[in-house]
Amino acid sequence: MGDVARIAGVSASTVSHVLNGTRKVDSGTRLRVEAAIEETGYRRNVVARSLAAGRTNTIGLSIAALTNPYFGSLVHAVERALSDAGYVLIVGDSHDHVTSEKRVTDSLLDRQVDGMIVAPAAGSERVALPDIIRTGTPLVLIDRGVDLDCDQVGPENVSSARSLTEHLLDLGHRRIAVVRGLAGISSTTERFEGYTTALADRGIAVDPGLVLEGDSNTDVAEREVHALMSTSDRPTALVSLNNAMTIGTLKALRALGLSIPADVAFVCYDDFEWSDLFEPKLTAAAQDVETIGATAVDLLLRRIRGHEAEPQRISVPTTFHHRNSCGCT
Amino acid sequence: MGDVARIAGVSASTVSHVLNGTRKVDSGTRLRVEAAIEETGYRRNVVARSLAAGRTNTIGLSIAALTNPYFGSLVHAVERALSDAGYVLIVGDSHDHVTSEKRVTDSLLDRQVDGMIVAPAAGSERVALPDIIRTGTPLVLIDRGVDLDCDQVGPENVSSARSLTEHLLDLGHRRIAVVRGLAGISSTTERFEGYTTALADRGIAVDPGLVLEGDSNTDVAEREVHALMSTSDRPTALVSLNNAMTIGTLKALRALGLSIPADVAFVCYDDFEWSDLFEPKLTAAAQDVETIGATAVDLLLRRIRGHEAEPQRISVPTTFHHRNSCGCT
DNA sequence: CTGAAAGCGCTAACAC
DNA sequence: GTGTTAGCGCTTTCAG
Repeated sequence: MGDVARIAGVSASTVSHVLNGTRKVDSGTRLRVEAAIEETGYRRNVVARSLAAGRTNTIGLSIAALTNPYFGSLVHAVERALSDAGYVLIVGDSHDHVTSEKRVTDSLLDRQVDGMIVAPAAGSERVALPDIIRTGTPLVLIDRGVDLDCDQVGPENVSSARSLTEHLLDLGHRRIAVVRGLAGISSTTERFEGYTTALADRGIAVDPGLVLEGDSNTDVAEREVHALMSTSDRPTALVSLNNAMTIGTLKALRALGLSIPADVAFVCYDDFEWSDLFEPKLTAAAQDVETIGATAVDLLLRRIRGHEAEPQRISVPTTFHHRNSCGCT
Repeated sequence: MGDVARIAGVSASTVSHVLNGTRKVDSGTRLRVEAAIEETGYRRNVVARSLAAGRTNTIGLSIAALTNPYFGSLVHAVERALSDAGYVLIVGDSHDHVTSEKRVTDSLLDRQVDGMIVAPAAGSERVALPDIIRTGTPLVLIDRGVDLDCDQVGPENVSSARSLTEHLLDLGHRRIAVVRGLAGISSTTERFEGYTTALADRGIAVDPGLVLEGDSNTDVAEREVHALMSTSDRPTALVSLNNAMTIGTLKALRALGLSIPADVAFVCYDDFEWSDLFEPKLTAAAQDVETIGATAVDLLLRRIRGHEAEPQRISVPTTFHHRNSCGCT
C-alpha cells in the first residue's frame, strides 16, 4: 500500500479511501491511485484491514453434518445470501457432536467472525452456545431450535408431520408406525408431536411398539424397520421423520420384498431430488431450504447492524408433495 | 492479552508463548498465566495473530456447485482433512461460472489464505487460476483438470467410462447413446474419450446422433434424452456421464414409460446413496470422494511446507458397482 | 480534498 | 526462563 501511495504521489490514507470509497477523492487523484494499483498488482490485505477496522466481514457457520445433502443445500443457501451482502462464509462441521462443535465454534470466535450461524448438535445448549452468547457475537440458530434466548429459524415441524400422519389416517390406516430421528433435538421432538397429535385427534392411542428410534442413522433405521416389518402384526403404514430415516426405511422394505403402497403405505418428512423418480413416487413434506438460509442471514445481518429486539423464532412452512407412496393414485 | 499479562505478573510475550507453546515456560508461570486467562475469559485474536505471524492457518476452497451432493461430500472430505491438520476452511461457491469464480478466488486471496483448493469452472484457466498462480499462493486443483502447471487431483475418467461402455458392448449392445456433461471441462472430455475408445476397440463408429449434450444440466439432459428416445430407431443402451445427467435421463425414461433394462440398458458415471434403492438398481462407476479430498489436502500442505517439486496429477480410481440397470441379473 | 499519526492485538527477534 | 521492542498492513480521527 505504501508503494501504491508513493507511485501515485499521495498518502496511504488516500489510497485507503479510494479502495473503500470511504470519502470523496478528487477524480484525478483517484485515477492516479488506480493506475498505481494496476501497475503494482497491489492486492489489499484483508487481515490487516480487519484488525484495524475491528470487523472481519466474515460469518461463521457451524453445521451438524455436511455430508447430509440437506445441510449441503443449507450451506449453499446461506453462502449465497451472505456473499450478496458482501460477507464471506467460514464453515465448520460439528459432526453432530458437542465436543467437535465446541472446537468449531471456538475457532470461529477466535477468528473474530462478525456473526455466527449454528445448526446445533444435540446438547449444544449446555456447551457451545452459552459461550457464544457470552461473547456477545450475533448468533442465529438454524434448522433445530433450542431452549435459549436467541434468534432461531427452522422448518415447520409439528403441523407438517401431523399432515403427513393425517393423510394416512384419512386413507383408513390405523396402525401407523413412525421412524424418529435423533432423540433430544427439537426437530425430532416436534415432528413426533405432530404424529402423536394426529393420532390423538382420531382417538388412537400411540402404540410404543410402533415407535422406532432411528437415531438419525440410516443403518439403525434400516434394522429397526426390518425388525418391525418382519413381525406378524406389522403396521399398514409408515411415516419417516427425516431423509436419513427414509433411506433406511426404504432399504429395509426392499430387503423384505415389501412393496409400497400395496404392502405398506409410506410418507416422509424431507424431500429428495429423486422423490419422483422412485417407484412409487414418494409423498413427502419438503423443507424450503432457500428460505430458511435467507431468513437466517437476514436476522443475523440485522443483529450485526445493531438491531436490538426480542429474539425471534421463525418456522418456515414445508410443502406437501402429494405423490404415490401413500397409496393414492 | 495485556490484562492477562498484568494479572499473571508477566509480559505479553510470555502470555503469547504459553498460548502457542512456542518456547519453554516455567510451570509455575504457566499456571499463573492460565489462571489469568481463565479469570478474564480471555480469547486470542486470530486476526491480529495472523497479521503478526504472516500466516492465517486458513485454506480457501472454491467449489463449482455446492448444491451438487457430490461437491458437498467433497467439501466435507476436505474440511475434515484440513481440520485434522489445524487449518480452517473458507468456502466460496463459484456457481460454475468464471466471473463469480474470480470474485470468490479474489476474496480468498485478499484474505491471505495460506493455500487454495479450486474445483475450476469451465474457462477458469484463463481467468482466476493464472492470477492465483501469480501470487505464489500454493494451489491444488480438484475434480477437474486443466492444462496448467499445478497440482491436480481428480477421479479417474477415461478408463472408468470405458469400462462402463464395454460392459454394455459385452452384453451385445451396438447402438449405445451417451449423455455428456458440461462441454469444455476435462471430466466431460475424458469420460467421453472413454466412451469413444470402447466403441473404437470393437470397430464401431461413433454415431453423432447418439451423442447428447446434457450440459451438466438436469433439464437439458431430460429434454435431449426424451427427444432421442422418442425416435423410431432409438438406441438399446445409454451411458450417463455424471450424476446430474443421470437424474435427467431417468426422468425422461420414466416420462416415456420406458423400462430399464427391458427397453433400454443403462449405466452411469457417479454413484448415489439411493443407487441400490432404485428399481432397477443402478450399475455405476463411483468416485472415491474421501480419497480425492484427502489427497488434495495432502498435496497442498506439502506445498505450504515449502515442498518444491514438479506438479503432480493424480487420478483416483473409481469403483465399478455392478448392479441391475445394465441388464445383468 | 488530503495528510499525519496513532493505534488494532499479536509475534518474534534480540537482549538479559 | 523472561522481558523489550519493533513491527505486521491497514483504518480513522484530527488537522489543515
